[in-house]
Amino acid sequence: MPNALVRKLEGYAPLEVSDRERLLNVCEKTAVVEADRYITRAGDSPKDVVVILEGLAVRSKLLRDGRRQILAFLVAGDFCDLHVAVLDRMDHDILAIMPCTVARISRNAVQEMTETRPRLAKALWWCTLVDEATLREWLVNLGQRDAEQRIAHLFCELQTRLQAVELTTDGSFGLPITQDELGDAMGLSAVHVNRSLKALRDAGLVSFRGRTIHIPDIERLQNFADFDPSYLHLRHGPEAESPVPLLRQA
Amino acid sequence: MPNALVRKLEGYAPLEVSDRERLLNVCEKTAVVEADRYITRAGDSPKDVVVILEGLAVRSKLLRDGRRQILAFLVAGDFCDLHVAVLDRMDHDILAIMPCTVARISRNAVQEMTETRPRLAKALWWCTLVDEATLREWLVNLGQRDAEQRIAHLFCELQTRLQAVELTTDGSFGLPITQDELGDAMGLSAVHVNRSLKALRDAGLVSFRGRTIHIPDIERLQNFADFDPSYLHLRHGPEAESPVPLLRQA
DNA sequence: CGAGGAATTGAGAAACTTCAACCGTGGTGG
DNA sequence: CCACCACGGTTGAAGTTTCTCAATTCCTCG
Repeated sequence: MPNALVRKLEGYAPLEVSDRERLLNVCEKTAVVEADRYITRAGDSPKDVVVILEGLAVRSKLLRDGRRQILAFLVAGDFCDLHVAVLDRMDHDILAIMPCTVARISRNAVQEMTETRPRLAKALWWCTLVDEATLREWLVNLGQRDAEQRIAHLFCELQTRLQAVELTTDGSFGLPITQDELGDAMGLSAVHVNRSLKALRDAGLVSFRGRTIHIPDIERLQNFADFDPSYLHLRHGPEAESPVPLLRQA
Repeated sequence: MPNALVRKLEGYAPLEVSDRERLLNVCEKTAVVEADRYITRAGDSPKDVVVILEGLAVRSKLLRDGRRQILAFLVAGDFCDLHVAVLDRMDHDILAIMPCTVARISRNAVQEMTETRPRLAKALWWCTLVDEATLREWLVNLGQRDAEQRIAHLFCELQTRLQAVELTTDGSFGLPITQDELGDAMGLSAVHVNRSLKALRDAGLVSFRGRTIHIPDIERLQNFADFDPSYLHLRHGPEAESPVPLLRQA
């Protein structure tokens, strides 16, 4: 199975064969983190850069009173902390939601790659900037959209990102999270998440089989959620780069 | 008047004299952007990197239905788009809220600075990462806090950031924005912003004189808002007892 | 089969929005 | 110099969204 990181980076720009080999080489030594284990904690000063090769993790921040906000879902191919090389310490946690296969890349290796391989350097920059753009889009999501649109938007994002690393089949992908976790990501209570999911289901916008999500008509869901994939800056438009029609219905 | 960018970067790590001179040099050619004018538009591929030297601007994203989310307030010393060098085009707008003095630094100059001046390079990285950390904190803010805490948290952040560039006097700083704009930043309606401000005022947590904000007891407000300045990664704790050479006026 | 976690549902309360009216102020033109 | 206008702030009232609490069902796993 080809490496998710390679697939992701090639979704941004073509790599040279030697770049690809270097990446595979650097991802060779892997480890597995069990579900519900922290990959990194706030306050850590991680020595290595961690990449998720398989599984699902979240970036999250805990408040003093115990509430938490999930800031991002990390899927295969995603870096946990590419940046923190520069800052002193992590200001948030990385938590495995399901068992994750991760590779730890030493900072030296990262530095060597970025200094000697301009394409790779650019691709890594891309990752950082897409992470930031995604954060902005989440802010729009929490600030401006109601619960149903919010969740729909997340599903659109995940569908697009997982498709980029070839982890979707048809309009389906696995998302083994609880409604509680979904609530922590969307700034909603679990109960309200539940009701909103029901509404989305009843509207025929999404369906669930076990813990996999099926989107019967992606364009319709994107339209409902006002989802515009351009913030993910993928090279191949996910598919429909047609100008999307306006607004949503009830 | 010493350059806000220099002050800000020195809030992260000490610079060498020649670094400071280079920065001042590169900020020499300034321009003024009037209030309510865009500095950059979504879709642009700006050639230069823009720094705000004076004034107030916002990073914002417009939805198709006309609503908008303000993603960040940009104050003196802040970069508008340090990053976008790498990506193809802006995915959001930068809008001057009050008249802004800006410097446009060519990408070449940025590149030259980062390649030949490690301290400067690190300081610029720092800016990018703090921007990202701030975005994360905003996400927590919108996702987890109610209106009053949310606004209080923003005031704490601005107080801290403005203090870092010596733009506060006592617990006061100017913030010439409308309640409507504040609502767009906080994901709230202008009416609710108004009521929340009233509540904060009645609680004695903040007061307003014209368009300047006064925080009588910063620690109390921080406590109310659950504000922890560490995400801003300032070198000296925001509390001002550090040995900073004080050189400034109004 | 039983236990525990997760999903679902109902009901009442709280937070927030919308609409609409009104106030205050600063700027402009007569 | 004043009348008026426009815009932003303020307030009330009613409606909607979301939350909390609590009970119940469903599912998975041991």
